[in-house]
Amino acid sequence: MPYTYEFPRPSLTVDCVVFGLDQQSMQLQLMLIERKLTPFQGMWALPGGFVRMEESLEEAALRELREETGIDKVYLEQLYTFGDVNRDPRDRVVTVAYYALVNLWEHPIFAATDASDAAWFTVNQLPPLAFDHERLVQVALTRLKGKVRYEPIGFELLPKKFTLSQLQRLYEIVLGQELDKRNFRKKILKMDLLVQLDETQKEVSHRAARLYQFDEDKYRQLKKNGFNFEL
Amino acid sequence: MPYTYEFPRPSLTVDCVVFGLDQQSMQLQLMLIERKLTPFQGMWALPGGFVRMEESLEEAALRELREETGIDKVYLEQLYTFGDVNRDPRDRVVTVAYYALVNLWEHPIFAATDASDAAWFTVNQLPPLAFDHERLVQVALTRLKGKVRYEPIGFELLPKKFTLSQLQRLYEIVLGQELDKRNFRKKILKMDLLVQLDETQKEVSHRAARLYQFDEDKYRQLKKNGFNFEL
DNA sequence: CCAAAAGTGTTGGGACTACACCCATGA
DNA sequence: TCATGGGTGTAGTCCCAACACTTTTGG
Repeated sequence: MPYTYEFPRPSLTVDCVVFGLDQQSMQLQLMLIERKLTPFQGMWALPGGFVRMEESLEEAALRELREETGIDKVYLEQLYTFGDVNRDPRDRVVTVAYYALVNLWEHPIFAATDASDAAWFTVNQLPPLAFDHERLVQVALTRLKGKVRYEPIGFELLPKKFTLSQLQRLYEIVLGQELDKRNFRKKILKMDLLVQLDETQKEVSHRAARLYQFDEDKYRQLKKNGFNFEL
Repeated sequence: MPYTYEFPRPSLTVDCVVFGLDQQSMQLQLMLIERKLTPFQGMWALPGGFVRMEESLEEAALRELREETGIDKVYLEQLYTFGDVNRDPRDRVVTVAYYALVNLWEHPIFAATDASDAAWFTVNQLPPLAFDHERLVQVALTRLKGKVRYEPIGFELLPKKFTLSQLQRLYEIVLGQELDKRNFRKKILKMDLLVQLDETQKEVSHRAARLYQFDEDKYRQLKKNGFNFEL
């Protein structure tokens, strides 16, 4: 082994910024874990942990998510790698951050998990966080805002069948601005990526809305031919 | 030190995908280093190396660039972190990739550097690369193509004073499509981010073009007020 | 019948595309 | 005077923003 491989090595972790959308309040939620160990014992932190030698970074992120929150099949994407020298007070720790989008309708809050120390928080009412995790959350929010406009990832936060109003509210929340109902509908329907279902909403005390589904196959097809999703 | 900090640690490196624009051919160029050590001895690779305990990731990338290529003040941005288990045949090595944009007019090829094993290659005539560096280059190209449309980073590849034709050719090269001269000029000038200088091109055997400069301050100003650069 | 959200079209203005010719300069 | 790129305007089309009322349903 040449000399170069013998440099001292920083620790390597993954952290996950997990977003969900609350059905009642239609507010963005963030999954946090209460720390049991020092440093920052008792504080809230992002789910995450050390990368093992035999797993890729993405595998590590998925494993930590499963172990710490019970969350299993979600949209997961690498966000950014944070490596400032003093981000951990005790040792040099570099963390590869991922962000995940969870459908809270089909994975209800506190789904089968033994992690009783995991909880959802509204993103603009977060407790103080351990390490530089507030920064990771900020970066993730910025990325989400940017990406949601030109990739159809918003659907990951909704149930498979959703109403146009739900979709619109999602965009309003993530982008932080109101949208015109008629223009929104025209634009999104013209893309021809939503299939209208023969079902309607149930158990609402007003006119029931039509349900739609996102057509992923069609999107992949169109994308290949140079189509760009853009809201 | 708790148990968790004692996990075995992957090695951590940074690699830099350095793009430049050749003045003559107006072609995208990539900076490569010939490897002196195993593995992949004698092959070409991206400049990069191990992250030291006392430097941040970005500092490591800048240091490696300086040491291996003599390149100093450049646009540098984190690209992606590659951590597949077997990307290095001998050990687990995770690399944080950065990409850099270099102004080849003011940093001419082979500027003051002792790295005689560094060279520029045209991006679509690259030699076989060590490790998974071909993949890193692909990812960087995709990112550059995407980013150049909605952030004014293309200017990093040009001299401070440039002609509109140079700017247009740059976009044509990066985006891989021809653009209409009149429409391009209208659009870019309407943004009001270029200041027209009282100078013209020199030493050309045809009508000399006006020179322009990108107004960074104005861009920052406009961006704060919600303006979006978009070509 | 009331409350609450669903659903639906038109119009004016601005932006984008496509397109062709004259100009200035140096060789 | 020729070759080379520099520089300019218009017309048609499409997209976008702004805007208000009727419909359906359950309570």
